[in-house]
Amino acid sequence: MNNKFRCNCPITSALDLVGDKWTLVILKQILIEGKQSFKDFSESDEAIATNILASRLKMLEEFKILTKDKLTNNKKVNIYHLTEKGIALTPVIIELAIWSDSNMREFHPQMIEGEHMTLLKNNKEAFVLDIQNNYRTKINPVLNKFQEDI
Amino acid sequence: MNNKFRCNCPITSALDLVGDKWTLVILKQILIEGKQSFKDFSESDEAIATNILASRLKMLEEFKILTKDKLTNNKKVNIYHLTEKGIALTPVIIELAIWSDSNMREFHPQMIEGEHMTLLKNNKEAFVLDIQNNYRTKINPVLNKFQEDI
DNA sequence: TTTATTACTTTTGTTTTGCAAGCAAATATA
DNA sequence: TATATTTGCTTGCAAAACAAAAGTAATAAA
Repeated sequence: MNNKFRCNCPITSALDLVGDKWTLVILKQILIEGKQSFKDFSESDEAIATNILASRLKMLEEFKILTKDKLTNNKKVNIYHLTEKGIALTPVIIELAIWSDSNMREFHPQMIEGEHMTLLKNNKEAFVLDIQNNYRTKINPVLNKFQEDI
Repeated sequence: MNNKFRCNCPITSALDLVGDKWTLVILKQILIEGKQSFKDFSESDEAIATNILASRLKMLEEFKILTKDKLTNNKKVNIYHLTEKGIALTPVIIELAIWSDSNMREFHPQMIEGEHMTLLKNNKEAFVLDIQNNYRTKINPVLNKFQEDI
């Protein structure tokens, strides 16, 4: 955690934390795909290796971007939740999606066509707030709901 | 350039290109700090190694995010310019700046205080357009202006 | 015409990543 | 209750990426 920062530029400093192939992918999985547990992440399309996953989750916890919680009636599964710091990265993730959709199809034709993309591009701000509120209202009940289900 | 993409998710695919410590730093230097030549980049605060710089510039050229130009009366200096694909990454870069400014000061107190930050946060869209138009109007004259200067 | 600058490439470590396997604790199943 | 499976990791090792330094070739400046 020490000496993590190259210089005093905010942009560069953000990249000192999330500037790698995996960190924002994990956050996307939590925020958009509803993944929560170590197993969820390790079974993703992107197929992250478990050692890298473990090290990223640890780093994200240290920087308070997410928390590791346990359910009261399950001592096995760890549930990873975004903090507000983590939720605040939503605009970055959405802008990456928009950029890809408009600029990379040329090099990656199989990339999925988001039906919501046009809508998204015309209502960025609203879309971001929607995802964020959705996530927030989802994670509080989750602890209770999960407990009922099991 | 082949097999660069892990899966068909636009977010993950964007990170396959720009998901590393250096790529977005270089684009920031071009877009915001007015850097243009190999030397400009290599002399930055971030102190990128020249071999990595060369490989990133090559990759960015291959994916048409920037172009490498020469001035008519200088065969030595290469000028790197963003294409529209590159300029379209401005929102990503700005969102990273905003996120850092609001969420990382706790871990990196020396990070510079942008005077424009409050303004920026209240006028994201306008700020982004401003940076982009500024850059566009700047690079066309640059080829002529540079030539006059030398 | 000598010296300096620019844009790299090459070389030599070091660090990070990726893959496979292993392992312990908790839980589910027979 | 005994055994199998699941979950969340860790470990070991090879491969790739990165970093620091030095070297090179072309051009430009003095």
